[in-house]
Amino acid sequence: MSNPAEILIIDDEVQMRKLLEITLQSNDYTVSQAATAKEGIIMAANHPPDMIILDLGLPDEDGHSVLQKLREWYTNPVIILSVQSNEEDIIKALDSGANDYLTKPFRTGELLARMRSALRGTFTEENNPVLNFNNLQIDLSARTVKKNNELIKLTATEYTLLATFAKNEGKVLTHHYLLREVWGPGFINQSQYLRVFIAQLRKKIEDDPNRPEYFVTESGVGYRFVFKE
Amino acid sequence: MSNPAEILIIDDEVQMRKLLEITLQSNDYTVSQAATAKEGIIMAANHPPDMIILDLGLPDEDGHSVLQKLREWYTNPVIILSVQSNEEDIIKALDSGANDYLTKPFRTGELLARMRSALRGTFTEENNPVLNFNNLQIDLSARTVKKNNELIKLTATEYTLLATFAKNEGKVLTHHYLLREVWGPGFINQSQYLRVFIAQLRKKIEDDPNRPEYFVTESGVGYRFVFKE
DNA sequence: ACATCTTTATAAAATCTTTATACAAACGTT
DNA sequence: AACGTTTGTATAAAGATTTTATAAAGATGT
Repeated sequence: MSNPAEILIIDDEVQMRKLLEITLQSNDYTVSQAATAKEGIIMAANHPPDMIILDLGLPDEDGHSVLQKLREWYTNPVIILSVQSNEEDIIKALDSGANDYLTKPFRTGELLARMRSALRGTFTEENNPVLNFNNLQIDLSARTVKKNNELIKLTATEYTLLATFAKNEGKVLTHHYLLREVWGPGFINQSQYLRVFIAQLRKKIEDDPNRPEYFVTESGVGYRFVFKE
Repeated sequence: MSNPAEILIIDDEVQMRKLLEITLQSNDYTVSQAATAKEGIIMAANHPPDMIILDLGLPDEDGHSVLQKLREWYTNPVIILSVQSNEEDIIKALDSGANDYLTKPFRTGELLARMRSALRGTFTEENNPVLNFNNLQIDLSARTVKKNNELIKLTATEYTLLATFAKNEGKVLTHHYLLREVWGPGFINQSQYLRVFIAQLRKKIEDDPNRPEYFVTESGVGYRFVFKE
């Protein structure tokens, strides 16, 4: 799985920006760049990235002040790069809300590892996957299902079955496959289970359970989960 | 305001443990100590601390292996201390789930700042001191709970359980997860504990304990903490 | 030693899964 | 088209599991 995280680099040195750009892009990050504090703050505000890498030594404004301004509203990780290695600067930056602090020159492998560590905690798409099907929302991390923003109460088995469908939207899932995924390999002949639970899901989720639109029967084969545009 | 965070130090050197103990205690942390990997893992499991400071060079077991074992269940921050400053070790530790990595000798001020930074993310501390759910207020730094502005007396376990719920509002928390977070990984099969303590929390917090609105049962799975707007 | 809290135990209630039955629709064969 | 066979739907009772309520026993801390 690729890493779609967007990183904003705020650094005045061209070579440093170029180095970071190449390093990050080759690790599947999407990179945007700013050369001044002013530009960086505007870019962050216009399109908040998943992480900011901030050079403390900018020409137009003190780095600590930039960090403080960002932290008034920006909640994703900020990693500081600085030529300063004195303790005072480090403490000040970390206490102003920086997630990490690396001194230049740094090792790119370490930077990448520290980035992964900082991103790990945040709620990027892969950490908090919500599946959306027009008026149906399935939050896999909260294990909840909403229809028209109303919570739908599903039993454990119903939820597992629905999640299996949602992860394979559009595909025909055979009886055998569904029984194996939801109940386990010893149940592949209990197609009656499937009928009962499909009926229950339809009752809870379909607008008109007698005219199913989400759970389509593929006669003799299995079922398919679809959603019209 | 004091800082009630509990820190577990795992380090074999007596002087280092002593130094950390004094430094942390004078910054209002509660400190517990282990001299070996084995002891440290047991202590963490019996009473999960808010943060673990782990020396990578333990006598009885490789530090990376200790980290990996901890990370199988331990979700709070782990900061690594090590004499090794080679990139390979740093990357390996960070990718195994460490939140930060400092090389010995380190500056205590920087360590403290990095600890604050790491604890900041796990909003158990002063930054998010009060969680509000309509008429329910949970003050994480004071460890107090108010309902309609009246203090509710909770035992240590009840409080930890409620705090775990409050930090994950809306999410279904499985029996295993709750037992691990509140009691420790050795208790994941004691679902009876959970039932008893859920009942106690309901008695103390719900308007009508027989018709729970905050603590919703997800039968066969776990519980969910909700509050309607 | 006392009060408080946690753990263990038990019966009753609630919920969920499985099984059973009746009927409808689809399919292939003649 | 008529027939029998397979596959699917609807419904609900039986069975199993999970959860609640309650309280006694055990542990802990002051």
